[in-house]
Amino acid sequence: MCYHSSITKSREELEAAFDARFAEPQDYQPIFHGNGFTFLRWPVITAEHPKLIQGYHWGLIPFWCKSREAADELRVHTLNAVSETVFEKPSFKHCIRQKRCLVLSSGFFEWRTSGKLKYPYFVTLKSRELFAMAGLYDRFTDQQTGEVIDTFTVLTTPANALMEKIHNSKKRMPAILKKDQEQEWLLGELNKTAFYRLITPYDTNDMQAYSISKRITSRSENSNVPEVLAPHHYEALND
DNA sequence: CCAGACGTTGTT
DNA sequence: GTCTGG
DNA sequence: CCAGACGTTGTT
DNA sequence: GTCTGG
Repeated sequence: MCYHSSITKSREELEAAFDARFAEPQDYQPIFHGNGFTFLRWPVITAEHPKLIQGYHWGLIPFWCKSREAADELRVHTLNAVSETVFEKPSFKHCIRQKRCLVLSSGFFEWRTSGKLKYPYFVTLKSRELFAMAGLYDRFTDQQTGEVIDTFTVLTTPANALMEKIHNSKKRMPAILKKDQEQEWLLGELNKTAFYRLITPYDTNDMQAYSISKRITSRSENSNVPEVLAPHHYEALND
């Protein structure tokens, strides 16, 4: 799963890493911690505009939603999409052919359960480079108000060995694309076989994770600050 | 996902 | 829009 | 036929 | 314990 993510590189670094330009450069600010349940705007690259980095709302709302109320109920549950079942799910199946996207990130957050307590971890590539998670996107129009909402979801795969160590998320992890597979995900003609050749658990040896403080879920202090990413040791954890 | 509320009456 | 359950 | 759902995670 | 809100 992946409900909390981070993207801390500069606008220039993102544009260089993905060979694309921000549609609205003035809107981009690094996000140290973003909570998907706030449906915040996040940098993505869509199949429709592969040379643009755009801000889409996390939590996919299918085009067929009949009302804003129905959309608000559904989007809570579509922050992630189980890759093994997306070809069958009404919320996602129509996106697979033409509405795949790259969800840009420099790291994401998971919780490890130990005893009765949960401890947050920050997960990155060992290289600390930017990466792209495989996503799907859609556009919803509220027929009452005319409001248009562009949204996306992050595909998940079974956990690799590193993610299994973080108890709370041992079963699932976001689908991270290898750098040389990003363009095929975005623009390829993908049948089921080709789709699942790209959507696999990322190589454990190229990832790292460390525990961080609980600032990330503080309600009294802003969690979107650099300090949220600082390593934090817990006596209760043996690492 | 986690944090925080979870209740009533009456009203600066 | 499309599928399932009654 | 129509009505209603449409989704994810975890269970140390 | 369980639900709501972010």
